[in-house]
Amino acid sequence: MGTRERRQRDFELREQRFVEAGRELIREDGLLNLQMARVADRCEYAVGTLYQHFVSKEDLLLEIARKDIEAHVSLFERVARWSAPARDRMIAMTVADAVFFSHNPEHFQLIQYVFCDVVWRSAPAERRQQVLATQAPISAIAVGIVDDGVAAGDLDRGGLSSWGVASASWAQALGMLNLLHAEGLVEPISMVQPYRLMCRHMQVLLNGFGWQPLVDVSDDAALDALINRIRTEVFHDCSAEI
Amino acid sequence: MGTRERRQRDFELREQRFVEAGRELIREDGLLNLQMARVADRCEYAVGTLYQHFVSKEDLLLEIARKDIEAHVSLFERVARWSAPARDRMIAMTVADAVFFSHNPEHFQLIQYVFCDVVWRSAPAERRQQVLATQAPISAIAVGIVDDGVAAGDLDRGGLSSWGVASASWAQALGMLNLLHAEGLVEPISMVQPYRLMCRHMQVLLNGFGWQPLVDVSDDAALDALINRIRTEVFHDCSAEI
DNA sequence: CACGACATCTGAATTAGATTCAACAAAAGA
DNA sequence: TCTTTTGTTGAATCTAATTCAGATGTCGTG
Repeated sequence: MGTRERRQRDFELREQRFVEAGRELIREDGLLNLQMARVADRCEYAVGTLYQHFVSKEDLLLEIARKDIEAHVSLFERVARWSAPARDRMIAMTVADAVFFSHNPEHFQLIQYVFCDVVWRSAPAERRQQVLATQAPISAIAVGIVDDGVAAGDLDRGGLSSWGVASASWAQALGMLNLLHAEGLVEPISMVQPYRLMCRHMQVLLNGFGWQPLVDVSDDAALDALINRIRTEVFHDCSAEI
Repeated sequence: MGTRERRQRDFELREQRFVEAGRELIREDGLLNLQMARVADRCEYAVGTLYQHFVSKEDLLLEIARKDIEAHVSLFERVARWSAPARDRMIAMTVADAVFFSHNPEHFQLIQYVFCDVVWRSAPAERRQQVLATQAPISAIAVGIVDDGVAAGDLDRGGLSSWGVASASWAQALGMLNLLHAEGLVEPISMVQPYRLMCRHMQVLLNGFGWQPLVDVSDDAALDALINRIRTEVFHDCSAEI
């Protein structure tokens, strides 16, 4: 009597369908114009059914974001598995961001929106917890890379925890993404190859930590070579320019 | 016949009153619960009158944020006027953030919200322009400090524009603020003295740029001494712990 | 001072869209 | 087949932003 199981499976399938439809509608009409009724319509279900899955619009948005984050995390996991010096893997984290965000232009906007205090707090605690759990590997991976650097004798944390070091890199990337996406804050001209600039800044930061071997950040060719190597070795199947 | 002028003055006064009331209500009930009707009520005007000043809720929010930004910018202007080595002024920018955000806990939340694409785009273009104009000095000041560092022979931009260097610092600070305010992303324990950590990270970054004289970032006492000197010399009248 | 023209203010009515829930339908069990 | 349980529906409700027709005030003029 696998009835219960089948039901459960159908339910989950439908949920995925809703999430997918939500994502489509965001792509088509923008996050601003997303309406619960339209999501239900597109899936040929009544609004009430949609509300069986998500207690509110914020709940749905968080779930859409969570799925995106899963994909994002999977890129970081490639980096974690990449056998290369820790310092290079740290740069590869930045390249992962670049690959991910150029693939999903809407994602940043969504992430930015759902992590706003106002929106975040109006989502149910359980979903928030799930999002955080989905995110968790990111900081674990970053901390792991820092630990590897220390273990290899390339990095001296100088009294800081590994998290302290990792947080600086995370902040650097996150902040740059914010600047990039803030329309009008920055003249577009200054931002040719923004993701390349992110990588360069990351090299500067790692140099600042004294992470060996130090890199000549003004050597454009070396940076491009590293980025290309990462794209080939780690993200060969994710087409994306930087 | 200064009637027209008096009218104009009254109008502006009332606008300020609305902005003030909005800010009060956000402090009392949170951004989430801000209602246009309440803002009008508190000022003893009808809703329609409020809409004479602001074409939408987003318009009002942007104006509240803009006022906050003005105050924030004035802190940066103190830094710009401070006669100290450029490198110290760069750290003072971070301290300015610390002073500002510990004074105005709600401010970050508001800024974060209004700069979300979704909200930003639904505000009228003119107000957006005003916000950007109010912000503009921040990047001008940062770029100026970088230029000073270069002029003093302490910094080699290595082929990057001054903006390129300044953007890294801005991103570092902005990213850290984002991490800090993202509830649950980071265990609170790791974040004792978060603004102190921000300053330290900034020193690491500046070291990475080879900004002379290099600083021993593991020297806690030196960092505290610098922060205290900045608080005394630049922000003596802004009480705030870091 | 009275009057009309014009500006400003008012808040009830409108609107948009999220959310609910009473009624209906399908499936399971007896 | 009838009953109960479970799931689905979409019209009705609700909230809060926004509008706008009318009320009120101000000014200049005869």
